Amino acid sequence: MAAKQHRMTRQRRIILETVKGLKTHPTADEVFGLVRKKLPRISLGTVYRNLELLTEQGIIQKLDTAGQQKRFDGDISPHSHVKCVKCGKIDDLYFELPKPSAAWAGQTRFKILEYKVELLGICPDCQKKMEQN
Amino acid sequence: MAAKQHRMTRQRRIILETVKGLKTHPTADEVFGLVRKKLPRISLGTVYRNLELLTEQGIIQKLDTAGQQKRFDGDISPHSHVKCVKCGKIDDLYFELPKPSAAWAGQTRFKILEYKVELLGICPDCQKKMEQN
DNA sequence: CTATGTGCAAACTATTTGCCGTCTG
DNA sequence: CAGACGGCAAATAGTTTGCACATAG
Repeated sequence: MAAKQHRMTRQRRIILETVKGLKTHPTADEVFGLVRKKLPRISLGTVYRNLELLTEQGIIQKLDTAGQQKRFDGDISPHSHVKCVKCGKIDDLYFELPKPSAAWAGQTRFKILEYKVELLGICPDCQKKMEQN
Repeated sequence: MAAKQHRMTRQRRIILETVKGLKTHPTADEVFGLVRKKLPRISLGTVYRNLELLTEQGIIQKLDTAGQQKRFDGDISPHSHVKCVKCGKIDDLYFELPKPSAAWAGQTRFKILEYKVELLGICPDCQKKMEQN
């Protein structure tokens, strides 16, 4: 039952600093690209392993907003996200969540753990692209 | 600009009937398995192509609730979903969405198209499995 | 010291696509 | 009978993993 001992390796520290230092919501590949500037020999596998580990530890979060690539967020304070339906980019929204209603839970035999508001939209860049047509 | 002409092939019809006939939210692979009972020679590629096409036409919907496999839903009436965090299974919830607040949109330059409530939970089967430990 | 972590490459999973023969409208 | 479609297999994209060596504590 003893929690596994984790070491703060150079790779792990830099991955963490990188994700925490971003205002964006990078994919594993984007993190890889940035971290490689400081550690040219790091491997993509290491990035994946560490993003996963840091997520398990609750130090960063993995966004569950589908798409083909997963995105990560260094900001673990409670907030919601809007996702661009065109390019998948994500923006933050901070607001009080509407109260969950007991009526919701009554409809399902699932045990509800948490809920959040998911928004879909179009980011400024993609809006521009659309106007140009 | 002319919309492409789509044909109702046997494959497309059976895929559609299958998805519409289910109360579940099948993955492409599950649809493939079911359809193959009626059309043993159908290919997985065809299933993917048709699920995509039917989704574009708005006849079925593709669920955006992350995970590794995408799920489809023959029910296109407005409703929300709970996803099991253990096995990815999905259940339906029908309720009035809380009104979007103007304050939300003011925080982002994204143009908001739609929003929905996403719930996470544990399905009855997984609850059982957990009790057995 | 020693178990955890890394780099590398291969494996895997889900999905997409090119090609060419088939079939719908 | 033309163009949309399907079967097949190969290609792709994203992520995971086995292994042997490196290194944090």
